[in-house]
Amino acid sequence: MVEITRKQREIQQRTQEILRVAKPILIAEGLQALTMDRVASHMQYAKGTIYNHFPNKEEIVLELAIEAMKLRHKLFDAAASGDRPARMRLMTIGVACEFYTQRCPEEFQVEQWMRNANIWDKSSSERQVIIRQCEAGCMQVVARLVRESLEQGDLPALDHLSPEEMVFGLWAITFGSQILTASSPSLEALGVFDPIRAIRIHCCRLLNGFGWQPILDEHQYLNLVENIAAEYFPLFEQIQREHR
Amino acid sequence: MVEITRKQREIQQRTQEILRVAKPILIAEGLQALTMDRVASHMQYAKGTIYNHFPNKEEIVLELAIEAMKLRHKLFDAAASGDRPARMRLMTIGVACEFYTQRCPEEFQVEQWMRNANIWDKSSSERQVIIRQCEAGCMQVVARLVRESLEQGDLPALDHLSPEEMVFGLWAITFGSQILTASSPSLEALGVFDPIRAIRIHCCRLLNGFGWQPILDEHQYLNLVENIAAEYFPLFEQIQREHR
Amino acid sequence: MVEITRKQREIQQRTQEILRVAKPILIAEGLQALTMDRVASHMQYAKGTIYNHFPNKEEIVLELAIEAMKLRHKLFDAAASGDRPARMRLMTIGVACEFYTQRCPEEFQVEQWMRNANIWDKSSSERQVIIRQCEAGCMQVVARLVRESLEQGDLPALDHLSPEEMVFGLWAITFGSQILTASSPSLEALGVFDPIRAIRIHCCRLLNGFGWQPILDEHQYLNLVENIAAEYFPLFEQIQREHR
Amino acid sequence: MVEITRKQREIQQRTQEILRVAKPILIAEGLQALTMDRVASHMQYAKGTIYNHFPNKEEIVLELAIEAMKLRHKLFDAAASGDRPARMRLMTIGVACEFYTQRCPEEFQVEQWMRNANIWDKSSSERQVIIRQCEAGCMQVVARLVRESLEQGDLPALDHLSPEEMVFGLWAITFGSQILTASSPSLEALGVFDPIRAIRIHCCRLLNGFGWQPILDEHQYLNLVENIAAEYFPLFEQIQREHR
DNA sequence: CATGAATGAGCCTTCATTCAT
DNA sequence: TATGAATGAAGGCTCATTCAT
Repeated sequence: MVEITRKQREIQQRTQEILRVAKPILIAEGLQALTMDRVASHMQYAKGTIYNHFPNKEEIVLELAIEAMKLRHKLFDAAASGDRPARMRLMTIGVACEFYTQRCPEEFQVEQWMRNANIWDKSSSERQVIIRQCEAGCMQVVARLVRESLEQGDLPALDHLSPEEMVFGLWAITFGSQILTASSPSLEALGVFDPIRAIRIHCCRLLNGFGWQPILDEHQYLNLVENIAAEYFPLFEQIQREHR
Repeated sequence: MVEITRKQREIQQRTQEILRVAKPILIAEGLQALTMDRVASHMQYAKGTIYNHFPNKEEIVLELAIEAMKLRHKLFDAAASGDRPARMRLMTIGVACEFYTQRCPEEFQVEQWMRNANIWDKSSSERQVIIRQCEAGCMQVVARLVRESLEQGDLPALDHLSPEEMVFGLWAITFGSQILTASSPSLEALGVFDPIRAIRIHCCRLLNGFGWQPILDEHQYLNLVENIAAEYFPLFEQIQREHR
Repeated sequence: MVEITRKQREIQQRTQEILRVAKPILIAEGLQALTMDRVASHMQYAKGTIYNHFPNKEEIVLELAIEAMKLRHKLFDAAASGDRPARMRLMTIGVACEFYTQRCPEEFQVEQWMRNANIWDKSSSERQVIIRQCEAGCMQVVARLVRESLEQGDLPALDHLSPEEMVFGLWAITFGSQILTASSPSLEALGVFDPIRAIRIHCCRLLNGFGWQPILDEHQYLNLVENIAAEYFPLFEQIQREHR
Repeated sequence: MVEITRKQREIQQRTQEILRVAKPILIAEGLQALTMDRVASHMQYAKGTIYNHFPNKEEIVLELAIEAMKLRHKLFDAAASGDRPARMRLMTIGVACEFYTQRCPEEFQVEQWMRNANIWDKSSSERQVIIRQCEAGCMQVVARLVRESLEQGDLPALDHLSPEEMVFGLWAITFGSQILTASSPSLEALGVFDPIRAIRIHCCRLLNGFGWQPILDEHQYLNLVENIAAEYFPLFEQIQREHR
């Protein structure tokens, strides 16, 4: 029993080491550069051994994505906790998204790689299920806030929209802005000078547009976001550190 | 003179044929599957000939993207024209985005591939410049509407936001939702049943949140969008047909 | 008649232009880099036109070599002329060799390329014959000096050696040292600090060894070579300039 | 331990096999014909396997050159040994050079290829260092004889020449004559009927010119060389055989 | 289980030469 | 005669995956 447990631990450690080696390669040079040969050459084990842990390199990417999404989930949970009004907690989740993109750029990028069709095609359905669960988990953290606000009357009834569809809009604007920022080489040349502040303002206007109480004007909102960031970034940093 | 013109036309036709062959491969199987060998084997010309037209496959992708963005630009121009209130025309652009994503899925996907870092790295700067010009062109079509509304008082002054940053938010939510729809295999499992309608509603709420006149309630808005779609889709289809 | 002559002149000019373009490519980047495409792109004519002048690129190299060897021949002729003792004139030819290697490095390198088996295989026998004639011409300039010295008693009879074989030794030591200097990256590391002076000394010793009058000690010889160089380099430079 | 040793031996054997296959291709058809594809097709292994042994074909050539130069070194060592007068031993090295060129024509030719700039450019510096060491080793065998003769008074002091520069002259005349013989298709047409004997005589005259004792006249010298050849060729042949 | 050599299809690219215009 | 697009064989190299040890 003890013997087996030790072996299992060793296996897990090796798996972790593979991920640790693969991540910077993926981040810095992309999927094409992520080669089993290269991963093996950066560690004490041989290529064949890696195949004992992951049947192909796509699964490595997916596993990295799972870890990334778990971190995102933890940040969302922390942001959504507490007794503050739901809209405040929602704003905190927005701050968590900003934290994730800015301070966990590797995890953020790994999430993008995960969306690559090739990876999705070649990987096993087990890990795909886990990914979807993570995604659903994050979705539910936010959707619960929407539901809570609806029940408490902070948010007027949504006629044609499920709470998840309400979240979808927020997800889309956050996610879309981050992709555009990452992949449009010269937003500034297009006239977009501060995309982060711009998206904050849009979120404020959007929630106001839904009549989500408390209604905040732009100025109040931006200040509030700054305060939340100042308060929660240390907590997020701790979560990031604990996440290996 | 005539002689030269004929030759040039032939060359252009061949270039078009290469693009015509490359597009479905890229769409259906991705960048990795887009091989000079495969392109050549699908046409009557040899691999070397393709290299006389495009120095590498990345340039093919970029050229496809240029064509795609030109189509988008034409749709935007058509949507932004006319004497209707700016907000109506803006909604028409939203409808054009929907048309583009739904009815020109290949062009839409090509635009995504274009954002791939590898392609950007390996291609010539001439084509990159053209891409950026197209992007800026589309941006300006919408930004002009924002400016017009600000001048005419339909849209209250934006304190901390340039018109382009205003557009950026709309771009982000539209683009983000389309990416998520394309790459999240089971939005439905997450509780998002009608992402298109959801984004329509969010856009409505967002514009309302900005106080953009005429303020519309969800119901009115959805009806209006349907009407615009019914009216403009035929025009868009014609533009699409003319775009070769 | 006039018409034909004009055309012929044009053709010759084009041939010269091809050579002019090809030479620096061959020199700087080697045989592999010498491409018909590259040659064509550096001039106003198309690839096909070049094929009207040279059936393949090897012939271009051979033609360049012919020009190079003609220059060498001219230098040898100039060096071997005059009323001075044969051994002085022979030394002048040695100085001409030094001039050729140092001041006509391109021609010297072209001669090396010519010795490449591939080129020899692919080129026409007409040009090969010309090359051999040039080679024989240079050989004869020197061999005549040997014969003259033998007749005049400056050089004791060579029992087992034809005059050409006598020249062969000088050719070998000169040529060999130049090849070694060009291709041994670090003669200095091997203890060879001044290969040129070293070969001068060897030639002196060799001629002395043959009893070629006037016998010179090293010091005299080196001074004499310096004087000859000072006197003849201007003449050689003029020949070089006139050689197009 | 045994396990590892066996595997290593197998790998070495395969490396040797690659070299064995590559050598005749290089010899018979030149560098351009030496293709990884061709090497692979001549053996039981796949192209990829060859790349596991040599990162590119240039390294194969360099490795062949290393082997060739090691053989040359061994011959030189054998030729320089014994109690005979230094000048005799130097003559024996000359005979070793003749043996090498005549009886090891492949090794000799490989050494020429090694001097090709392309190969030098693309290969790893580790192998380049080894080459240089071999070169320096051969140089030193001869330079030691020069130093010994200077010390013992057989060879008068060299005023302006280091011992290595003395060797350089011999190297140049030997090497140069061999290159010319190999690359000038018709020495005979030039009047050079017996280049080997010619170079022997030049070496004799050259050493005499330096006053290297014992001074030998041509006739004696040629006889002596014949005797040395008769005596040492069997030894050289044995060394050649042992050199795999 | 770990190893890592072997595989071999496949990729991108080059280029000497041809030939229709 | 000039042109230059087309050709297509060939080259160098990569890498995911297998499998005997």
